Amino acid sequence: MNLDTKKPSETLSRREREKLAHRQEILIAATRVFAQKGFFNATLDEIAHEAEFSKGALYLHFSNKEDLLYSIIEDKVDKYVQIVNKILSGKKSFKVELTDYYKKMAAFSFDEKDFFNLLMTQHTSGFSALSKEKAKKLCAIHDKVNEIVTVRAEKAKENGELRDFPPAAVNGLIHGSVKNMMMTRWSFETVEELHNAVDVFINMIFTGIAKEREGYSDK
Amino acid sequence: MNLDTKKPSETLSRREREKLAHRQEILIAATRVFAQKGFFNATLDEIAHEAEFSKGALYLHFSNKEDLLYSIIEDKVDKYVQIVNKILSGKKSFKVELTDYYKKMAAFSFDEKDFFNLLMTQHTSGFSALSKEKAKKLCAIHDKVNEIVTVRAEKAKENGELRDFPPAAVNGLIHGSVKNMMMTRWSFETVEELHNAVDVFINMIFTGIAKEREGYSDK
Amino acid sequence: MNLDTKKPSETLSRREREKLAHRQEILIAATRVFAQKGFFNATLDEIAHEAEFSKGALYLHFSNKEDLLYSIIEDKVDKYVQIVNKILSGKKSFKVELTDYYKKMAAFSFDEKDFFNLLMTQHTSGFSALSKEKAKKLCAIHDKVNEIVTVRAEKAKENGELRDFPPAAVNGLIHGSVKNMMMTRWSFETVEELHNAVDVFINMIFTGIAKEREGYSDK
Amino acid sequence: MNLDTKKPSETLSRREREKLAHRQEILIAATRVFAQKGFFNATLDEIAHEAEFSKGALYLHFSNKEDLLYSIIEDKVDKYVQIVNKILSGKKSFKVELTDYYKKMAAFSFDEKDFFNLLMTQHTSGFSALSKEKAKKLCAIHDKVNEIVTVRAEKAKENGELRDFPPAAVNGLIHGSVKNMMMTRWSFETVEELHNAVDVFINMIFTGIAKEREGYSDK
DNA sequence: CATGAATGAGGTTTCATTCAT
DNA sequence: AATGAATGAAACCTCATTCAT
Repeated sequence: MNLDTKKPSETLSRREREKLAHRQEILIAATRVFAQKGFFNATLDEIAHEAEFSKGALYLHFSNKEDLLYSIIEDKVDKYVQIVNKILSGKKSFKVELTDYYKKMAAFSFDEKDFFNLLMTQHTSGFSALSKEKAKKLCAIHDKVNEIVTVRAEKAKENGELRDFPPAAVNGLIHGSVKNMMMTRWSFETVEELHNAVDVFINMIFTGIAKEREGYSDK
Repeated sequence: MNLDTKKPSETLSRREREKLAHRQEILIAATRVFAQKGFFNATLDEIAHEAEFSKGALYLHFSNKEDLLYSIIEDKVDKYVQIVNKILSGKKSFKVELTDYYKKMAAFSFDEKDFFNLLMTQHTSGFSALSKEKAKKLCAIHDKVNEIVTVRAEKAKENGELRDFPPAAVNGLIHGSVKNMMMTRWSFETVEELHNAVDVFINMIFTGIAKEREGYSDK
Repeated sequence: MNLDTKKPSETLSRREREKLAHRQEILIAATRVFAQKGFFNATLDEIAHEAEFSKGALYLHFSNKEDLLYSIIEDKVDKYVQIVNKILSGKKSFKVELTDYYKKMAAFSFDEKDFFNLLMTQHTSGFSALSKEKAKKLCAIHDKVNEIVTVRAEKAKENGELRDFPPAAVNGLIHGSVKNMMMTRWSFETVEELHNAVDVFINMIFTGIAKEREGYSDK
Repeated sequence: MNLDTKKPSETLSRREREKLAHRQEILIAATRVFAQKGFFNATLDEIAHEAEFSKGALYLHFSNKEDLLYSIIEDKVDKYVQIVNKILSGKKSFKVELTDYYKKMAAFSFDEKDFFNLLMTQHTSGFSALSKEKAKKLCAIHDKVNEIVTVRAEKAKENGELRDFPPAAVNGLIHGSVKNMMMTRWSFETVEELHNAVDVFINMIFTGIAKEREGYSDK
């Protein structure tokens, strides 16, 4: 019987484990500084100080300032695509899944403010801090979320849950409002308040804001 | 009888008229460069070259790089607040006025791509390129639009045009989708296509995306 | 009989007279600005504004910034050399003439503060604002005053008015104290107070500061 | 028993010692360049080149050009105030101490020509290169010397060593001549010649330049 | 692995001087 | 003669990146 049952990820030496930990500390510090000052106003001096490492140490983990920003975003965005994918799996009704999606994003926007501020500003500016190649990669990940939502909406339409609206419009409605929610948190102070608001919001977009459902035509 | 009936604004000397024209040329060039490269990646060398003036000439009109950005945005945003104000005057139904609003913004996003890319990226990053004082001023102008929309929506609710939803949510819906529309143009190539899509979109948010208006309760 | 009895200096046309007047206005303005800010911190914009002319106009009278400074100093220093020369003519006793010299300088330091501040600062820094050639010229004028004083002191020694001290020392005593007086005005508020102090001062350097004239030896 | 008896000042690491040494090298280079060209004509390029460092290295030790000038002067002037204070301690006669003072300043003006040229030119122009706050600080140090001399002279008067002359006048005599001596070195080539001249000079101001001590009145 | 002094390219800003009007 | 917009050289300063220790 093999006593060495450790998986590769468990066979990290102390050295390697420490190195990974340091990398994480730097990423967290950099996220905070980037979020507060913006990529261009942030200096490596400040990030190093915040991370309690020397400036030189940053270069042991990241090849340059750009790579630091890229690493911050890539690491997390990947995870979140998976989360979204799981939530919008099609096992429940579209309305329920969409509600879950909004709520997850709401929680996220409270839990990781720094990261989200950073992600939003960088995405809006087209990742102008990054080389074209890296910017494209990140945009691709971002687009993935749009695709997941769109595909799920198509399916809901086929299931008879949704009326027949152009996908760009539906996606624009959802995407725009999620982004808006995450950035402003609709002026709420706590995630619970925001959660409650989500239920109302979902109701709103599903049933419409108009008093009378005039002009409704089920083509 | 005084023959000199010219108003002051008409008595600009050729010198003054030229100076104003040159100021405009610089603003246009700067808008283009800022939009393409972002504020921090743009250099005054490039702006000067684009404007076909020397670098020093920029300082005859603007006190520094920051002032250049601020001037670009302030000039136009002011005008647009007035336009929005006029459109959402309350003389027509909310639905009609909101449609006009979306269409005007759609047209705007096509006519002045450079400016809007710039405005959006800068606003998302909280105008981090500007001093706190100036950033606040611009945010205040921006908030004005939100206020106008919110107030108009309240009125519509009182008129019985809208159901009773929280203002933050309604505003989030409208604001988020307008912003999304202006930035992505919903993947349309021409303003006409976008115009047509707006009608569908308005219908969507007024009557809801759900097939059945289940869960509808007229509190 | 020749009716045109005007001397050359009187035959200036209105044009020429005006030009000279303008030149003087510029010189006065420049003196004030240079004195307040120093040569390097002063800008031609500021001088032009102070003189109520355009920047370009400065170049109608002076070939460049340096020439402006040079003209200011040369014009006046020349006159003052002549005044010193006249005062220390040797017609009266050395003590009386030296007293007159100090008093004239005292009056000067009150009447033309701007100019003297400028002259002193520029001279101390070796006219570092000027080209070597011009700096030499001005230093030569300046040295002229030292020479006049030294020569006059020699004569006084021969006349039996002064004891036998090295000329460099005597000149150092006089020159140093005159300069000090002109720059600090010995903390007096009015020229009259300073005049009175001069009498005491002259008495001091002629009879010595020591209580007992010990160590006196009339070599 | 603690073997580590080193005082903190002795425990500088090699890094720290080198940093201080480099700071000194830069100060020396800057002093030379400033003295030769004047503050405004000197460029950081030139100072960096003279110091054999890069331009950026200057900013590791000094926050800007102004700080460089300020540091040069502050460092030394402080020391010299202490030296003057010690020399004019009142333990010997005023005449002997004043002679020592002049000789020390004479030696100083030969040993540190660069620094003194710099100090004199900058002081005369009211440290116009510095911010008001820093200029005031330096002037305060400078005034301290005047105060020390004046106080010592008062004491000498009370001791019966000096006759009764206004302090401003006595100080003007001493201060003016010391400054003049330090700047011109009375045209001497070596410090020894200047030393000898000081004895004569002291004799001159103590016993007066007049052949006859007429007008002497021991009030 | 960790440090932080040193580098130097590149940016913003200033201002004496010119010149078309 | 007078203007002031335009120029462009040159200055100061920043900071990502390197490298000897």
